[in-house]
Amino acid sequence: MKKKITISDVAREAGVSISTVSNYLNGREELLRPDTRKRVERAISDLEYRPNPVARQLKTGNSPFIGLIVPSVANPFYGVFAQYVESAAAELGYHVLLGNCSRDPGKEKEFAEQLFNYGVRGVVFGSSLVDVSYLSDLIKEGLRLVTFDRSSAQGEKMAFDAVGVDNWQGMYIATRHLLGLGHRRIGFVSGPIKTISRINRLEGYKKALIDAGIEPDPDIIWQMDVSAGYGDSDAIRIGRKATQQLLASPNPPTAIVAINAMFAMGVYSGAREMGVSIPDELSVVGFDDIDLAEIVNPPLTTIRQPLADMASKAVELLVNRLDGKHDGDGICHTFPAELVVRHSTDKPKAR
Amino acid sequence: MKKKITISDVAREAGVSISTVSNYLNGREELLRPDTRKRVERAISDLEYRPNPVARQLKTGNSPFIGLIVPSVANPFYGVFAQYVESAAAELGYHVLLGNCSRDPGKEKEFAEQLFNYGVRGVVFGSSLVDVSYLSDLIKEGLRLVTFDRSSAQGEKMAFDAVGVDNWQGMYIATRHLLGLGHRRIGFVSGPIKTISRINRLEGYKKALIDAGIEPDPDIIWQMDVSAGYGDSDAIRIGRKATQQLLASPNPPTAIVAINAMFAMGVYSGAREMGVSIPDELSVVGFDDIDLAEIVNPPLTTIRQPLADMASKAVELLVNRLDGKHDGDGICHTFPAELVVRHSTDKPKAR
DNA sequence: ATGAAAGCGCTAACAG
DNA sequence: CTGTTAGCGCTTTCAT
Repeated sequence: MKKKITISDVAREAGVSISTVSNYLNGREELLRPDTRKRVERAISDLEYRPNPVARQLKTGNSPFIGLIVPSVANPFYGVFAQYVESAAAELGYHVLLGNCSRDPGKEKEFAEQLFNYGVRGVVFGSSLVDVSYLSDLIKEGLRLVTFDRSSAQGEKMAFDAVGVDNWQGMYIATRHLLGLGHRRIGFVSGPIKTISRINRLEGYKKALIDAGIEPDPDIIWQMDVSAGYGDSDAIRIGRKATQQLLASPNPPTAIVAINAMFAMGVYSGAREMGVSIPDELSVVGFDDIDLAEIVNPPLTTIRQPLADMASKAVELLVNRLDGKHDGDGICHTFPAELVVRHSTDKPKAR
Repeated sequence: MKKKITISDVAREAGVSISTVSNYLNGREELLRPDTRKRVERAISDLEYRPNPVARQLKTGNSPFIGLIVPSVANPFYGVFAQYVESAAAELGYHVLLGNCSRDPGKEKEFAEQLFNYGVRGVVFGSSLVDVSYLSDLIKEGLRLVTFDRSSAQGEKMAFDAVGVDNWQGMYIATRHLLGLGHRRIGFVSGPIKTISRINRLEGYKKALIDAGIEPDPDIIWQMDVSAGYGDSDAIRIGRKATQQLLASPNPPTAIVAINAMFAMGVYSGAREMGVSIPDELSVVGFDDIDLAEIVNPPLTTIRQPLADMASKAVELLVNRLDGKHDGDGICHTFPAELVVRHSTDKPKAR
């Protein structure tokens, strides 16, 4: 276990002073005479010197890390997102510190605090509760953040940037797709609608219905009652139950739009147990085009978000803030959603 | 943006010296007279003081982080694993730094180096290439590591611990299950068999066959040729292609065991395209009981690994090393695999 | 029981 | 161009 070598070892080896080495290290190479530089370079590589980032951070206050808060990487949607964020950050010289916070504001705050404490100045906030005011203290102290999948609320004055897909439009075209196929009775299946993105999705669905002259029927808009918790692992179970109830009702829907792909899987499961076949007897469309959507039987018609682009934009906005390149009001980037038609949707069967 | 408050602010506020506060902070409270302690406590909470972990680390060399290297959290298997590691680590007071390294030794080494550089002394190695010698330099310098899903190779002397499931036994019972159902011609579908875990799985499969008096037939042991790359995202595609070829062969298998759940999904997909139904015309069993296995149609019969237990054991072993509680040869913990029978396996259809 | 002082490894004025 | 120096915030002997 060889001793850690430091900047002064390098200086000694190269026969220069510490600050000369430091200058070299910090891109002020022009300051060095060519031969001095050569010597420094040789010393560094001979000694296999690696600057200690901890010492550097203590001195400068700059951290090479940004934080990323997601509900759970066990959910592949966020796993994929995390990966995109990671590579976007890497390109800009940052590492990402990942925190799974289960959409729990307490955990999120605690994690953000720890990060801040550790010198991290920026975090990508991949959850989407309506209210992020519980973070305002940290923002005041200098934490920069950008939210993902949380478009701004009405007239809200934001001190942070946001990226997101156009949830409203996504659900609108999803519903229109079903309408276009001839469906008139279209159910909606969701967990608790507590996030702005979900609110917008519901609105898009309703508007499409209304535009088609159909009055949204609360009886077939199924949203889990709040008490049941937030877990994504529950999504399938809830979706299944919702579907069974919907299908067993007096006037069942011929199609269902699900708040996301996991719920869509729940719908599949519920339909299967009720013996109704997709898409012959029930059409379903999901949201979030995760790999799973393509694999299942039948492959799921769904709304796709340009995740990779969204991730790089999020990181870009954040880093701009960190670099002081942008300091004004929050800017909000909305990406278009896209309908991917596969085999879970078809014309309603004549009865 | 209020100024960061430091230990000396607290000392001043409490009217004591810096070292007294430090003593308090580091659990040497017995050294403080009760009233002094009270004053320090008050000062800390009044000022909302939080020690700066960077400074602390610079001084002590101890990092509150451990690393976790996985192929990709976009793969839900590793996403779930990462989550378990995270909570196990949290319980022991560590945070985890996650790196997606795509099973690329170069990336893995680079990431490990960066971590080490940053003062991280331990990493959980959730990939499983046969050869980890490219990390031996770091180990020599003091990096501790524990591997996941990489049982030791023959007689290998390890300087690190390992946890893993009994891959051999898992595939053995999976194959026996099929055999017990009456299958005699059982195919094997896998990507490149470059990892110890995969080698063991293949061996378990072969042994079960041999024990049943069947000679393994290379014609139906399908493993992707090496040149095609490592991506997990390719698993489905490869599995699909393999299945199509297998099914189109002169003497097709009546059952397939897949190297993991993703490949099993590929098998599903291939079978569907060939119009052969599961389990009526083809039985399939997978490995890794990810959520997906339960969702798909039909639900997948598969081998389950006790992931949560494995994750905590991995962290425990690592932390013991870090704390110097264990310093001998590598110890290798193998967990039993369990067969979960669902609906993708059935008796072979009489022809 | 408490305090003074010496760094951990590095950066950034400032002087020369 | 290069070197001296004063910290960043904290821990840890070593005195007192």
